[in-house]
Amino acid sequence: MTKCSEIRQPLREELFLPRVLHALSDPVRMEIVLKIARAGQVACGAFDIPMPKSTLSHHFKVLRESGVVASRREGNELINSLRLEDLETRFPGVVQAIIAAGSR
Amino acid sequence: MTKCSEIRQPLREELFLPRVLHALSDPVRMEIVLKIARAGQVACGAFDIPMPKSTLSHHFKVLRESGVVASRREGNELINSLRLEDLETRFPGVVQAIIAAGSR
DNA sequence: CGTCCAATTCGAGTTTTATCGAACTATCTT
DNA sequence: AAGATAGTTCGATAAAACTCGAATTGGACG
Repeated sequence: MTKCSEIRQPLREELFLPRVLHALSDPVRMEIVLKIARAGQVACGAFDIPMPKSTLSHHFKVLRESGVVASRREGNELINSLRLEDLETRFPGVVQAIIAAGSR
Repeated sequence: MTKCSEIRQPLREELFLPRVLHALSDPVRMEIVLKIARAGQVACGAFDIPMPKSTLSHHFKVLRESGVVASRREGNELINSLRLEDLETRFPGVVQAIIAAGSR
């Protein structure tokens, strides 16, 4: 039965700037975020980062719990996207500027 | 005579975005940065943060080493300022947006 | 059902970070 | 030179974070 996953992600009002910045302060996670930003939607498995899946999963967890990334199940993979609307509403310009700077 | 201090601070080209974000990901340091942003120049002693001086000093060190803050000696106190020019040059909009969001 | 596939969870090991008090350095003042 | 003030450095401790392999969950499909 498709029980909708309990991927806990903070509500928009719960977003906390230091937590978001911490999530983005790791180079691996920054790379993940940049790839999602470029592609729009990326499954967890689509990152060719030389690293065990458990470690990658940890980084996705941090990104999710900080509210940077939203993940939804589709078949048997997780599709990740950036929560740009929520982030821009709460912290206008911050994530956009970071992505732009990181992409240079 | 004011001997030029040996406070090591990274050159503009050495600024590293994840390091900057990490520096800003601590609530205490964020508070420090916001106060400097408001006042322009603030001595280390001017922060009424209920915390030992050694701990505060640690946070200033992190801010300095990440390149967020510049400190110069003036008499027997250290005056702190934000390295906005360098930061904006390397990471346009990032720190500005963070300060604006943090000030809300 | 059994198997494959995607991703998470668990447990452990290592590293980094935050915090604090005590001792120290540098500068100014008298 | 002595004392006061502003910050830093040191050493220790505790909490948090990153990494990894092994075991596990959830869904798709024959």
